[in-house]
Order: sequence, then C-alpha cells, then structure tokens
Amino acid sequence: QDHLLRKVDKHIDFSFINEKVRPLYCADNGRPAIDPVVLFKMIFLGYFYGIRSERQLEREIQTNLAYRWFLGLGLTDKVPDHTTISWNRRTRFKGTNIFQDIFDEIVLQGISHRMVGGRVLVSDSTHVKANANKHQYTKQQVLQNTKDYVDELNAAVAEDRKEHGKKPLKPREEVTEDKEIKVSKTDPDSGYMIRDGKPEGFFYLDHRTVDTKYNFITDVHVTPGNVHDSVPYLSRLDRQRERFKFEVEAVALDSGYLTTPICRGLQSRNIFAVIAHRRFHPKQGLFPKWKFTFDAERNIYVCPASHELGYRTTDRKGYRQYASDPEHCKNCPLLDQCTQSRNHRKVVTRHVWEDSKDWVRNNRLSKSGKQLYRKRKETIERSFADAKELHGFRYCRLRGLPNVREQALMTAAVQNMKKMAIHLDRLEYRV
DNA sequence: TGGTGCGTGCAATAGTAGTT
DNA sequence: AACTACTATTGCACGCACCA
Repeated sequence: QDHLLRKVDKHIDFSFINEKVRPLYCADNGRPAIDPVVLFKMIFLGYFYGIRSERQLEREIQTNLAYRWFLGLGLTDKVPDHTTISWNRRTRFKGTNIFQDIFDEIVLQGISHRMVGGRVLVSDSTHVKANANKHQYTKQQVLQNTKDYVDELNAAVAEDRKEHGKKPLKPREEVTEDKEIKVSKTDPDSGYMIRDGKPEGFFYLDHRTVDTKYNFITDVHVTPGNVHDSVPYLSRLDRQRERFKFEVEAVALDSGYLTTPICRGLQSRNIFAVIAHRRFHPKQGLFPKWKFTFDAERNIYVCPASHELGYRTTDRKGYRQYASDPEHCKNCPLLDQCTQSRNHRKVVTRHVWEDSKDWVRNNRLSKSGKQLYRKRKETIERSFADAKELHGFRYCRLRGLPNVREQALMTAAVQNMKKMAIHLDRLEYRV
C-alpha cells in the first residue's frame, strides 16, 4: 500500500501529457499508437529507478508487478517494445520542446501545491560524463565565443573613460581569438575537460537551480563541459522569472559564479546575492590584490607601504588601471614582494563593475547572508547527489546535446515527482 | 596496445492494425 | 485491396571491462 508508485499515481496528474503531445500524433488515421501517457510513464520508470537502458527497462516491466500496475498493464498484456521509445525520441519528438514542457508542468504542479516559493533560489552545476571515448577525437580551430554582455560593457567603458577625461576607444572590428579544441568523434556536442585531480575526457555540464522551500528543482540547463558555469546563469534566472512568475528575492551561488557580470546583473535586478568566495594567490611571494585598499572618494589605491597608486586609464576589457610612481617604488623595501616589473611600476586593476562585486561580498558577510550561504550546500548538493546515486545521472545514456538535455530534464522531473508525491501523501495522512 | 565479448541506442526496414 | 501511421525486428557502430 505504501509503494512509491502508488503515491505518484495518486498525487500526480499525468493527463496533461495528452494535451501537450496531441499535435505530434495523427488524430484520425493509421495504426493506433501506444498511449502517450503510458510511453512517458515507461520513461519515468526508467529514471525513477535508475534503469539506464531501454532494453533493460522493457525486461524489468515484464516481470515487475508494481511497474505493470503503474502503466495499467495486466499480467498477460504485452509490454511495448523498447525501440518504440527511441523511435519516438528521434522521429516524433525530435526538435520539439516536449521534455522541457513536461518538466515545466511538474514545476507548475509543485507551485500549485505551495511547494515552490520562487523567492530564494540556489544554483550550481555538475559534470556528467559524455557517452564518448576520450581518445576518439579530432582537433579543430574555433573562434573564442564572445560574451553576451559585451555591448553593455563597451558602453560602461566609454562612460568611464569620459568621466576620467579620456578619449573613447576606437571600436575594434572583430574579436577573432582562435583556439584549438578537441572534438569528440562519437559525440561532437560534448566538451573536452581538464580539471585538477579529476579524470579528463568529454563531459557535459548540468546547471541546476533549486528552490529552497522544499528543494524543488526549478531549472535544468545542459551545456558542453568546456563552458564556464557563469555563462548561462543570468538568462536561465530570467527564464524562471518569466515562465513561473517567480519573484526572486535572494540567490546563493558557488564560487564559480563570482564574476563581475553576474554580480552586476543580480544587483541591477534587485536580488540579494550571496556568492562563495575564492581567494586567488598570485605568483609566490607577491602581494595579493586585497592587500591594496581602494579609496573610492579619491579614486586611488593605497599599497601596503602606504604609497598611492593613481588612476591611469580604462582598458577595453573594462579594467581601470591604477599605477604607482616608479621613482618612489624604486627604493621601497617591499619592492620584491610587490612587483617584478622591470620599470618598478606596480599596476593594480579594478573593473568598472567592481562595486557590484563589493556589494555581493558584503552580503556574504552579513547575518542573513551567512544563513543563506549555509543553506546552499544542503540543498543543491543533495539534489545532484540524488540524481547521480539514485537516478543514473553519473553518465550520459545518450549522445548529442538534445538527448543529454532530455536525460537531465527527465531526471530532474522524476526527482520532483518523487518529492511531491511523498510530501502530499504525508499531508493527507496527517489530516 | 590490441583483441574479445557483451551491452547499448540508432538506422533501416519489415510487419501490423487501423480506415477508406 | 490500398493506404497510412504506427510498432517490432534486425544488424551495426560504439563504449567499456577484461585480459595478455
């Protein structure tokens, strides 16, 4: 009586699948299809129990009474063939948003049950090993991808230079920075990754956002493994605000997201942001940057020897440069701890959006910031752990970005369903 | 490093259950 | 019987564990 599938069946309404899928089926001709609800329930079963193969799934359904019951199959009913799943994936569902739609619908059901607040969100990403041998690759020259905040930054740089009485920079034609990357022969969509102390090879990145109220997963996004965490963050945040009408008040993020565009983006959206801190240690022996204090009023940096570094210019990348007077530094006793530059001139840079970063830094040190930050680990990390341990999300079952996206969305949807079913069942029991 | 055996999803296509 | 839109079958390339 207390089987998980009974709770899922009781508390989750799957009838929406019929409506979402209707335009993809022929209404009045041909051989009748397997009921789409049954088809998707089969897929869900695979993810619920971490059955990573469609053949294996077919065999499991044949012999498992609970699975048959969940699908509405009698003891002697024929289980649909496993290839029907892959046939539908690459024929009927190809190029559609059906998996995203289903994930979204489950989130909406969670919202209607008051299990999702949409006020405090936590995001992180994890690597998922691609279904591709790390030795099978070709090398390719690609252009460095240009960041999407580039226009905004150019405007900020122009503004900043104007304020400091500098001439505007000549607009540069095209940014053509070439780099060589490894492209997998078996799954060209994945990205080659080298990380300290971890196995290298082809990976995807799964970016997730979790609502802190009941740890409901509210967003899933997959990119190749060589894309930085922070790149898709703001657009995914906005997606949630639009799609689910979230009024986001606060977010907590891992140190990988501590970049000026994100700090700036969150501040301008009026969202209280707490981001983990990473202290960089520059070349051994040299002073770290935080030893230089910024005086906003006078627009100067003060070095550990109390010497002033004055504003010099603002460069194309948005960094203000503050330089010391080499005549003064030449005789400084701290010189060899400060700079190795041949002309004894120390240059400290400060991004034009550095103020947003300072704002985030102060948030983290505040009382509510500390509280929120502590919550981060126990929510998002647990969500990823469950996905990997329980639902087979350590490896990509399928190849190609759309397919990996399908796997990520279905894994998350199933985690949400499980959470919802168990929670609602407990509520009912109490009443 | 190269071979073997096994398991996987995919592609091609054969087969099937409806309607006309 | 012809046509249609599905499902089922089959063979294949690939990944991976294992072994020498």
